[in-house]
Formats: sequence, C-alpha cells, structure tokens
Amino acid sequence: MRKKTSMKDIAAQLGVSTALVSYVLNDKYPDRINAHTAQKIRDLAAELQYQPNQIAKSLKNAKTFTIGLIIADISNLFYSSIARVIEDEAKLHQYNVIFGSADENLTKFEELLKVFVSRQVDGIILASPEGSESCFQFLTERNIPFVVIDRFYPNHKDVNAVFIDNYKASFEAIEHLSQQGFKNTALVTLASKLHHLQLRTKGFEDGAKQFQNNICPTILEIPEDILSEEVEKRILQLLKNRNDIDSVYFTTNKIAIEGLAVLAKYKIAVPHDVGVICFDEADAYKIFNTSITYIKQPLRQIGHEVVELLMSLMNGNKLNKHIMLDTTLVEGNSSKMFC
Amino acid sequence: MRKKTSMKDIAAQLGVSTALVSYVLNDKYPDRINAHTAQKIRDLAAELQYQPNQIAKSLKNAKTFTIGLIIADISNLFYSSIARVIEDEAKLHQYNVIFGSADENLTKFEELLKVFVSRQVDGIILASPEGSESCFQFLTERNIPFVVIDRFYPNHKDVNAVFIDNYKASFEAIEHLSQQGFKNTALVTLASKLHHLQLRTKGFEDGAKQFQNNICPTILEIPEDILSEEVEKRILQLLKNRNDIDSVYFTTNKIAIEGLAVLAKYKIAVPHDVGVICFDEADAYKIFNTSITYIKQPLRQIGHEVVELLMSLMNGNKLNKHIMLDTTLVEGNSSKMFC
DNA sequence: GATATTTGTTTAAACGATTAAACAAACCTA
DNA sequence: TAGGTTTGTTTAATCGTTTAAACAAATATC
Repeated sequence: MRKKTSMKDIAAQLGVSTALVSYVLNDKYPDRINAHTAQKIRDLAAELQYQPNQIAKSLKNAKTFTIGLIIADISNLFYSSIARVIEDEAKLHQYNVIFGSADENLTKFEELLKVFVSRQVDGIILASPEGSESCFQFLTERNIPFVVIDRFYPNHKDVNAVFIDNYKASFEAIEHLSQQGFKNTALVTLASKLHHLQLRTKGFEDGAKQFQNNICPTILEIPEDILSEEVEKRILQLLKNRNDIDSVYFTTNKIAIEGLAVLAKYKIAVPHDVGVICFDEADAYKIFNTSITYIKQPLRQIGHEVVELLMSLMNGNKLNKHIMLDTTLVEGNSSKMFC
Repeated sequence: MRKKTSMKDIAAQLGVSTALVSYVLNDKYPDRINAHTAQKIRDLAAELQYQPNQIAKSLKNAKTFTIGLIIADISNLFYSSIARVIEDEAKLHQYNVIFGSADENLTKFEELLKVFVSRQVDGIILASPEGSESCFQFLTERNIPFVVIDRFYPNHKDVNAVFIDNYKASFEAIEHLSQQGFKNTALVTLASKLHHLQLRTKGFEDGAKQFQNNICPTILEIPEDILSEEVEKRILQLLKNRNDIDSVYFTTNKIAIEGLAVLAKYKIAVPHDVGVICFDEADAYKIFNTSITYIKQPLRQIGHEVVELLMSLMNGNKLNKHIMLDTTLVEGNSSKMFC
C-alpha cells in the first residue's frame, strides 16, 4: 500500500533538491553533476521503483505522447486491424493511443473530438463519418495535427490523408472478372455518400463500361442500418431473379459476409452459378467452400504511413500530403469461371 | 492558429481571479456567486470555446478518468468486441480507455503495465498472459485497482475477476452432442497452461466420461505459434484417419475457423460426417454451409460487470469478487446428427 | 451604533515535474 | 590576493487547474 514515489521523495531522503534529481534521472548535465551523488540518486530511484508521473510531465512540457484514434467501430475487423497496426507503430515512437468508436455518428464523433482535445492529445488519426468536415477547421484552429485515414474529402484537399486507390481497385476488379469470362457483374455496396465508397462504385461503373461493354450495370445499395433479414432478401432477389448477372462484387467485408452467407444458404454455387469478388479481407473467407478472390488493403503500410505522417506534423512540419496506396488482388477460385 | 483558451485568459479578460472562473465553470458555490458575474464568465468561456485542460485537472485531482486495458490482441474479434463494450461502458462513467496488445507476451505485458502506471490510470482491466501473476502484487503495492477478465488464476483468489463458467460450458457442450446422438467427440484446443483453457478441457473430459462413457477421449493440442499449414495437417489427420470420431469440439474461435476451413476444403460434411461445436462467436460461421452450433459468451454483460466492478474498486471499496457468468449454447445444425 | 453575519471575491499554496538563473565553494591564474 | 573560471547544487517560477482560507464590503441583529 506504499504511496507512489515522486522526485520529492527521492530528494528528501537524500537531502538534495528535486532539481538535481530531475537532472540526474534525465541525464541533463552529465558532466556537471558529481558522479557519486548521481549514483546515489539513481540507486534510490531504482530501489523505490520510481516511475515518473507522465501527467506532471505532460503539463509542464505541453506534450502528452498520446495519439487519439477515432474509428467507426473497434469491433469491426478492418478497423481493429488498423488500430492494432497504429498501436504498434505509435509505440515505436513511445506514443500511446486512446481510442473511441464513432459508429458513423456525427454527435459521437464530435464528443470524442472534444474529449481528445481536453486530454491534450498531441495528434489525432481519424476515419470521420459523413458530414464531419467541420471538424477539420476545428482542429486546424486549435493547431492540433491530424491525419484522415481510409477516407478522403475532395472538398478538403488541404487535409492530410492516407488512403487506398479505391477507384483503381474497383476498376481492376472488373477487369479481372472480365478476363476470367464474366460478362455482367453486379455491384453490392453500402448506401453512403462517403467519397471512398463512391469511388469504388465509379471504378466499377467505368470498368463495366470498358471491359464488359455495359453502360448501365446493376447496382444494389444496402442502407447502413438495415436488418439482416432484409439484406438477405434483397441480395437473394438480385441473385435468384436475374439470370443475366453472372458475377457479384461486394464493396465491403461486412456486406461480403452477408452476401456469401446468402449464397451458402441457398446453395448458389460459386463460381459456377455466380462469380464473386470482395473488398477487404475476412476470416470468414477461409470457410467458404470456394476460396474467395478479394481486394486486399495494405494494412501495415497504411498504419505505418499514417503514423509517420502524423509524427512529422507533430514535429511542426507543415505538410499537405495525400498518400494513396495500392491494393492487391488476391486471387481465389471464386472469380474463375472455368474452375 | 489561436492558442488554446485557459481559465487564466478568461479571468484576465474579465478582470476577475481564476478561482472565480473555476468556481463558476464547476458550479461550485452557485448561491454565493453573483449571478451576473457568473453569466459573464460562462458567456466568455463559450465564446472562446474553452475546453478544460484535463491534464492539469488530473494532476491536481490525482484522477485521470482513464482506464488502461491490456488484452492479448485488439485485432482478435473476441478481444476487440470486449474492448468495444468496455469503451462504451467506461464512457457512461466519463472514463476513457487507453489500450495495448500484449500478444500473450510477458515482456510486452510488463512494459504496458509500466506505461499505464506512469500515465496514472485510475484502474486497469487485463487479460494477462501466462506467467504474469507477479503483476498482481505490483499493482496491489501501488494501490492501483484492477480486474482480470476472461482468465482466472486459482493461486490468486484475492484478485478480482470477471469470467465465464468454462467448465460448465464445455460439460454442457458434450451433453448436448451426446443428446443429439454423438458418441465420440474429439477436442481441438490450444496448447496452453492458462487455467480457463484447462477448464474447458476438464469440462470436456468429464462430459465425455459422463455422457459418452469415454474415459480417455481424444485431445488435439495446437501450439500457439504453429504455422497454418501444420494446423491443417494435424486437424485433417484427426478427421480423416479416425473413423471412430463422430464429432469435434473446438475450444476457441481461432481454432474453430481453422478447423472449419479444413472441413470445407476437404468436403467433410457437417454434421453428416462429423458433428461440430465451437467456442465463441465468429462472423465466419455465417458462411459455413451448415449453421454452426457455438458457445456464446455474454460479451455485453462481461464488459458491464468488469467496468462496474472496477468503478467500485476505484471508489475505494475493498472487494474480492469473482464474477462467473454463464454462457449460452446457440444451436445450429452442425451438432444435429439427424438433420 | 457596535457587532455579527452574509455575500462576493481574491490570495496563495498545491499537484509533480522542468529549467533558467542564481549561488556558493573550490580551483585556477597572473 | 583579487578576479575569473569551473564545479556542483539550489532557488524559484512555471504548466493549468483546484480549493482552503482570508478578506472586504454590504447587510442584518440587538
């Protein structure tokens, strides 16, 4: 039940000032301080298991070594994987991460932002929800460095961001399907105005036009808050009643899982009855009776780039970077017509 | 680029003392302070978008409103779901969460613990790895409230913990399989000395004895750090070469996914060729061609109980609670012999 | 009208660290 | 031996809050 040791305690026990203790433990004037005294201080600090009070340090230095991370939902595999990488990368720079889930909800998001500002985080990484653009000004005014991940706001080109080439990923996905012989791909996506999702749709449309000669391809938009059974109904309708559609492209892993579940449940054979390509990885793919072709995001690289960029901003560099990374197409059998 | 507003700024602009500002903004002596002055202070605070410096508050009050969370790996669905619930529950009490992944690695774990102590977290929630028992004394000495989740250390009955009835869950899983007609269940589990996993094994053994008259049931232990192909080989060997085994019980969701993937890949029909029951939920189950029977942990309740318990400890209550919660068996077709 | 009470506000120390500046003693140096 | 330099350490202010205690002016009490 011992009280936590402070510099004061060490100083008092040795009859020196706290300044000296601070200098020694921070190796401040190594050639000035008496070696013997220094050793005594270090020994006592070790004996009392002194741990500096990071809060006091933060107050004095106006630096908390904390990064705030706001994501849609920590229990979504994509975001938790990103969170994991960011945690590791931050640790390399002695930074810690505090996090919050915003659930694509503007109010929650703004609440979190306020809390992070209150806690004097040195920087923020965020995947901000629809309509959150005003936060950019809020943070800029307060001089708080931040980087947007996953998303991109074309009206805010001044905002630093790390994201993937969503358009190209989609475009190439359709190119791939077409090369494999699929002539009419349908898109199943989230109903959302978020630019990165729009780009996935755009890439799909342009790909369909270019590679499948399809000016007006089928698009199914699933609203965010819809019930699982309703999703099932809509996807089933698309797949059962439309013989002209020979393949499907799911634009998020959540939707892909819903979709694959429907395929499994209604014994729609992949790729025989319908070809499949998905965005993002998922554990679930391992279990599907056909190996799944999917678009893989470079998670580790995203995490690395975003932390490096943020560190640079926190070091006072004025930057305006848009780091766009490439995805990889991991080929399974779900997109092979003749297999 | 405006500097952050402090109480000092507000006080200076209105020609009052910071004490008064503090009293007003914290509603400290509402019937003492001149209503007009109070309003002026509140107005200016709003106008300048004053956000209290939580760091300074923490230093003064010796309270950070921060909970440290150490889990094995934030990118594992079970832990990220728990993290999510804990985040939400903590928020209800105005607490924030800082987190770290320990990867079942003792050194990383101890590092994290030190960082959290440094940062003066008010309490810690941890799923501590094998061999980490000495941390309990470390935390107790420093008077830092903590609660263990998921795991239980029988040699440390003084430690507060929230966990599920692993033994019963396993025991009932075998009872269920036996009721459905399965006569010889094999266990596939992680090679680990962690007590909660041992209990899953014990429950299985006792269940096999009781319900299947099997004194020495088959157990396959998978080492933690093994390659995926090697896992596949071992599971395949078990399932293909042992005709006497009619069902399998996977004790973690990670292992279950590996196992189900093997079943899917080698067209081993479930439940026709082999019955299946799994521990923990997974998105992946949705996609399997048979609906999966699994043991569901009450995640929300675990998160709720652990935060409530920690809050109580942080309020100075001396408690010694072991909160054991029940799991639910979610019945799918994978464990129905005649389906 | 002297004293007590209430009302409204300020003063100053504290939390645990950091750090510029001051200081004292010991040691050159010419 | 006076003045300068070096060595080793302390003093005191500071970061942004909180809060007990002090204080002054206005009001109530007898």
